[in-house]
Amino acid sequence: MGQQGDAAKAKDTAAKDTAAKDTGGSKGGSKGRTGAGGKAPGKDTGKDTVITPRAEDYSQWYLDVVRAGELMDYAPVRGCMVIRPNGYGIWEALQRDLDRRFRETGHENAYFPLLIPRSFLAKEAEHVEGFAKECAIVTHHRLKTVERDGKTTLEPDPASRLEEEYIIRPTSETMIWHMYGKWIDSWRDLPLLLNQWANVMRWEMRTRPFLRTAEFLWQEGHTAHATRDEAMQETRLILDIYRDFCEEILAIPVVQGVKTESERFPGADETFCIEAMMQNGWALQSGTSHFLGQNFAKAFDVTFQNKEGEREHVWASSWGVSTRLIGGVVMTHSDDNGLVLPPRVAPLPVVIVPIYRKAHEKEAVMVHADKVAAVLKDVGLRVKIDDRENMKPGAKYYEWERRGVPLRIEVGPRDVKNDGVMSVRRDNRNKEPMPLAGLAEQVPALLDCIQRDMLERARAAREERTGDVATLDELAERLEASPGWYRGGWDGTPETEAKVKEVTNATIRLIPLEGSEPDGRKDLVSGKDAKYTVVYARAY
RNA sequence: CGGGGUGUACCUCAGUGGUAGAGGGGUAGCUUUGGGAGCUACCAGUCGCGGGUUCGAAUCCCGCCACCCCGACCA
Repeated sequence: MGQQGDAAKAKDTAAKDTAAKDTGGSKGGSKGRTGAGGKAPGKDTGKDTVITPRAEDYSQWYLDVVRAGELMDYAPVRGCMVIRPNGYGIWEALQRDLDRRFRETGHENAYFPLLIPRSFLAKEAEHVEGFAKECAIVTHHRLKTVERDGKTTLEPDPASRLEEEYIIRPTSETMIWHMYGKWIDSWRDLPLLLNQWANVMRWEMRTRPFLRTAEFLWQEGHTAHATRDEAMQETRLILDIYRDFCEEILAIPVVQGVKTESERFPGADETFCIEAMMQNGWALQSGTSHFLGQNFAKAFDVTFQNKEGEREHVWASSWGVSTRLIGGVVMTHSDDNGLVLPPRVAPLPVVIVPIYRKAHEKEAVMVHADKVAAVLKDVGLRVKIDDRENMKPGAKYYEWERRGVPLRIEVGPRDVKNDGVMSVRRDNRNKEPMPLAGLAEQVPALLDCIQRDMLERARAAREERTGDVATLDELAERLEASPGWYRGGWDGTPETEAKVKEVTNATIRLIPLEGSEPDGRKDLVSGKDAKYTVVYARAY
């Protein structure tokens, strides 16, 4: 009941699980462990969630890891989650770094309203098509209490019905282009390079923590330019920023490419993307950068006067990454013991666990631990000493592992005597002693090493699951035997693209920026000469 | 929207018509502390909601609701 909360109780009736009964009989407790099978996970502290091994059930593993790592909890609102401090800390770290990159390339932050007049969304034909089905709508601005069956409830006050409803933004192009129309008049007003950090809402049919939630956090950049080339350059610049960011900060290797028309953002002329491979071989679209052409400028009639005194429609880009990246981090690096975070986005990169038996040991150990913490804080690291009295060290190890802390430092009587510490890496569990004297250099170096190793490990895992196929049958077989990314020929028609999807459930993830030459390949379906080499894979 | 499931304590669940349970958790105390500590006591539930059947319903019947998982659609 964690998540059904009050809404459920509001009214109605009830009874027994009719539906459950009808279909019943089927394997009662076959799974027999937490959450598997179909029991709705509720709120828990994360302290006692059993983590299903990846090999047993990958998507259950993912759900277990995000909860055991205390990244999120289910909210009492359909498809929505609470991002807990350990998860929000990742978002903040990621935000800090990306924001710096945006500023360094000339962008500024701004904020636009959550609510968008309904008519705005209708102005760009493809855009409406793309988003209309998943919008939440605000229809009233006031509630009133009413008596119903002897109970007092709240209902929208009919008198407060809005003349024009508002849409809760699924993305802000329309609002932003409305405003750009007011701000852009001359070539001197261009380029206009804005970004906003915001929440958006898309009423998705099926949600998954971080990967797809009804409400999510993201940044959306919206730029306006005088020429096509400039707008395209901007689109590509951002794509490079996204790639570098994912690889350097999240330790997620990505491939850059272009989406096919069927996967293109509604309203874009071209959608560029970065795709990452998760440990189960599926692809995760991790960021998109759209070349919008003049579509929104035309829909909102945004023109400028060029140096020759003529009026032209402006050229545009938009781009974004979301809290989905957190799901990508989890699925790329974590293991059967729980979360594994790259040091650069870990809310807590280092935890110190003191170990002692007697009172006099405790005193010496705590003094030592404080010394260690001071050294690390001095070099700019966030550190925590886990001085909880009621837990034994083993229990603390267990907990910090599940929370993904990259480096654990153990400090016990032996370490006091040796004037050193024991360090234990989360990513590979390597344990090594370190002298106190060298900590200021060794710990940051070790964290960098972990960061690099995680990226390389992820890259190696991706390469291992990447291959080439020549026919549809071969693709289907290979995907069945070993889910992954398969390069193959595509003749460029929507028909063969759709056929592949129908047969294999895999889609064209992208036409890679590098290596999309047909190279003599044939289309998997039609057998005609390929126009491109593309990457086929199952995707989230 | 199709298919499959689940709603009982903070969590995971057991409970086929007769006093509401277990394990974990939390609180307090004592003993512990180099990989999930032990003992004692305590805390904790309108059994998702509304009806019905019955002397009696968590349990049987009817009607709902919510959530989770798998698809289709999307970041």
